[in-house]
Amino acid sequence: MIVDLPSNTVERLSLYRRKLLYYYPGDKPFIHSHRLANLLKINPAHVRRDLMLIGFSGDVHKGYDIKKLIKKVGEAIDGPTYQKIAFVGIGDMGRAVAEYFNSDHSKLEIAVTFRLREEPKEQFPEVHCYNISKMKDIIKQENIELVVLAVPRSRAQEIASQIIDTNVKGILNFTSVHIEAPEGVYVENFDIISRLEKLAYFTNMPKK
Amino acid sequence: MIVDLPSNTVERLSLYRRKLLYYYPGDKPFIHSHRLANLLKINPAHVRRDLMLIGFSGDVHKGYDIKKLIKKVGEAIDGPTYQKIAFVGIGDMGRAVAEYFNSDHSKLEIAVTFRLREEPKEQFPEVHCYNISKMKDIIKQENIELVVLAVPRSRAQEIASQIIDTNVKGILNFTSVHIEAPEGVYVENFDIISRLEKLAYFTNMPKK
DNA sequence: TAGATTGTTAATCGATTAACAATC
DNA sequence: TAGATTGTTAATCGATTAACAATC
Repeated sequence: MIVDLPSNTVERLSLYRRKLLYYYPGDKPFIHSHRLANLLKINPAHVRRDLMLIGFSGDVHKGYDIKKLIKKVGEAIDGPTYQKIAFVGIGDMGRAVAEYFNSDHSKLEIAVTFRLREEPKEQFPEVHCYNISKMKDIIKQENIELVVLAVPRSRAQEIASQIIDTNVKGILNFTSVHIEAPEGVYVENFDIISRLEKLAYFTNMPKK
Repeated sequence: MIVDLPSNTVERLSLYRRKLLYYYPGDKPFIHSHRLANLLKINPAHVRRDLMLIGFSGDVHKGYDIKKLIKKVGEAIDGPTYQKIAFVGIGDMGRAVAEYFNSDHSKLEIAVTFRLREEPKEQFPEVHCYNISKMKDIIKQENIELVVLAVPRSRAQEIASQIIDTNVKGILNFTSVHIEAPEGVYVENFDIISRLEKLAYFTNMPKK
């Protein structure tokens, strides 16, 4: 791992790797900065700068060796050991947000949901599903370190406390409840309500 | 609506309003900038600056009038008419991400999911649920303008095209597929995979 | 070689925060 | 009044992008 990379660089490195994994299955073995930048709709200088920060060099003519780059990104941002992730209540995210929007506070309204499958009881392949009452025990048993939390706000506080009370190290928080976490637990917040309000704001802007 | 507010300011205004709606139900009618800043874990100057941008004034002694502030935020960021939102495939978000992580590309593994209800067939109160095959027609019929898209990447492209082919004005994109949108359709991307990788990176950093 | 790309520094841009006069 | 807060400008900070020498 390379310490002290800027937060946005880490995020982009993850994107570079994924693009390359998906878009180059045995294809050309090299890629230029402008091509990679183009795939991500960012500036080529950005790509070069990010790769410089992780000490990865390309060939002036051929560009960057894709396989080596994928490997190098892993060495830069992946941790030394496997980490398990739990998803808590993602299915309830829409419901949680609906609680807010379908009130008279907002000019937005969640009117419809669509679902890909008829039988939502079907589970993920290779992923177990448990009732939330077993969450705390299983997080501990299974040594889960990262949690994606998306539950209605009425239950968020209580469930977050239970999570904090395990050995979890990071929480991606989709609820709009503030999570008070002890030293050593990283919380990243994504507030879907404010994002939707922001999105709506820009759809309402007069065309430039 | 106030035109040309910075994107981050719009997002924060949305957060101010929600905090005040939830935390001040008939309580004190005024709030100081440092108190509001504290609720959101931001800098008081930020609050004052944002409110200055929407032309909202407080009282030097009492602070800001909460009811008036909530109203003013609405005038600044809410659009002139109601806009409907559709959620597409949120229930499948975990599955979509699992596809990626539970492979050998990553050192992360989605090991467990938890679910709040036994009977996930239960629908949102007041929100209809349809099969995705009816999506395009219903988006048009119901005049839905905003879509939250969270489907497995294998279907993302095809479904996104269908959405673009309606009168939708904004998409909050949880898939990691790039959506090519025509002029006038705002796409905001949230890549959960790169966020999780970033989160993991920081959990693996040596303690400062 | 000529032309194109990398690696890296410096400039630019935008967002956050510090500072403080004005106010009551 | 004295002390605290607002409103606003200027300084700071960090991230993005432009520029270009070095390279092959």
